[in-house]
Amino acid sequence: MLQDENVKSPQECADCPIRHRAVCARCEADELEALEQVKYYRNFEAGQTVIWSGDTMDFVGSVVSGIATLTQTMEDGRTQMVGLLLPSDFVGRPGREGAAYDVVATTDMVMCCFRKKPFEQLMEKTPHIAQRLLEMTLDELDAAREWMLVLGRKTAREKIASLLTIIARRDATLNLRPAEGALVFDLPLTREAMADYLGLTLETVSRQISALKRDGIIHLEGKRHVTIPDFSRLMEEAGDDSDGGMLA
Amino acid sequence: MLQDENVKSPQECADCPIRHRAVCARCEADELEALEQVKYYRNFEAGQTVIWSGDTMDFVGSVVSGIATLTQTMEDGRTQMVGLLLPSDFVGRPGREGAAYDVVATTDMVMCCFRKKPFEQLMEKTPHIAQRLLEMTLDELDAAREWMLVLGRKTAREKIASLLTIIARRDATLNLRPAEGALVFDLPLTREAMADYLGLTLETVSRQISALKRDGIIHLEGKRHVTIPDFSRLMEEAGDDSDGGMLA
DNA sequence: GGCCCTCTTTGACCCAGATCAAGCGCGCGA
DNA sequence: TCGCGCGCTTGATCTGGGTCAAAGAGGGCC
Repeated sequence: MLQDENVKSPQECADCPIRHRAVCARCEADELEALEQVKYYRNFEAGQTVIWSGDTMDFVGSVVSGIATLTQTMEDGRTQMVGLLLPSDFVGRPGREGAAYDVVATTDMVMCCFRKKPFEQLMEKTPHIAQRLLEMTLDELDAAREWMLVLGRKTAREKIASLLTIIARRDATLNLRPAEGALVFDLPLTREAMADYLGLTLETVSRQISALKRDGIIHLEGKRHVTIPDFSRLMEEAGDDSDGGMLA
Repeated sequence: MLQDENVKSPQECADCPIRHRAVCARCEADELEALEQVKYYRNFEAGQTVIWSGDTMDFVGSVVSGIATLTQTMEDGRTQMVGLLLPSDFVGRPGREGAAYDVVATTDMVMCCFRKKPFEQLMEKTPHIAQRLLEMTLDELDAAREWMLVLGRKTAREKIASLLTIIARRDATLNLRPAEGALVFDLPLTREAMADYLGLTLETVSRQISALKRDGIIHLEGKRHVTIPDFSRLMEEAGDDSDGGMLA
């Protein structure tokens, strides 16, 4: 397995692409200064494991670019993805020793890491960090609960449509485009990873994607490049409330 | 439908049964004082709805006694429970207008409510509250993610065993008994509510409970009174990691 | 250019859990 | 005391998605 390389920051916080969305979003200049003291960047390659569940973590941090997944595995190998980490998402839990889940980079990824101890101390003194972290955690809790509905009650077709909906929305927000009408994006996940997210098998994922394609809900170029001609039709397929579908 | 009655506090915070576990757990005497200014108690009867999803909430609060559920419903009626609120659990989200889920009391229940606006202001000034809320939210996020594994990957039998495990543990902590060896408790949920939690039908819940009974994993007196002769056997059935199974 | 490896698609068949349908039993109100 | 209703159990049957199997489709490396 390749060793990741700790590289010096290629940039200042000031022109960081996730400056206004990550844990540091509310920080003032002096608070950022303090964070910079304990921060460093790490690069991961697609497929590389960031942390194994149970390992002790000596850092927390934010995804700067790329995508990672949070997964849980049972002894017999059944696995369930419990989170999808996109740029600005936070990794790790202040106040906890070990990692609770496996974190794996699914694309090349850059993380902005903070040494855990000093970060925790900083949090005590800097309400702006704790406030933002609370806000982000509440959002993640909402996302997790929405996902519980998907896992518990939706059909395979609805599950796929729900996942596409989420990826399309996140992609749109990231690129500051409205999530409506026609959308184009690349799937950041393999069929197997989608299956792990959705509580399905990869065969079922493949079949349902083919079905959605056949029905004209989506178009595919290659395996990964998706075009959604009509986003509201996709949302109907997802069984979501048929409102405007605005994002948080 | 019966109207709930707003009653004056039957007790001081000082001798509140959830004093050391709720949002107020870390508060000093003077901070408690401030909280008391904006707090009031509400009683709910079994079956009564606390809030409907989408309703505007003018309060947040803690469950003092009794049990409530958090559920999400699709237009066609499919419902998924996304949270089980036991004593000391927090209801509502600071900074959000409307409720995101239906909250229903499944037993008679007492809530300690805080008027939302003043509570939010208090949170700004009182890091102890925000800190504790962050901690509780992180715990809930962990619980939600553990539940995602249950919903996505476990069999019906494992799901039932998992639910019993959780209820038994929570009951044990609440009553300050260790979760090991033989355990006795009452199910706080109907078969239908269990089905909604587990992403199953009530028939399947009933059948699997009968099966666990037949196999001697559990004993039943009446429909609700459960005895677990050997907790570790139940945990095996749940497919959980077979460690000591300590609680958070 | 050819080979191999990983990701994906598609087909055939099977089974866990859903659905449909009876019936039981306990508690409550008349 | 009766009977009604709700929560629960159990049986019979159906089906969506899992399992097993085979083969296409890139893409990178020699």
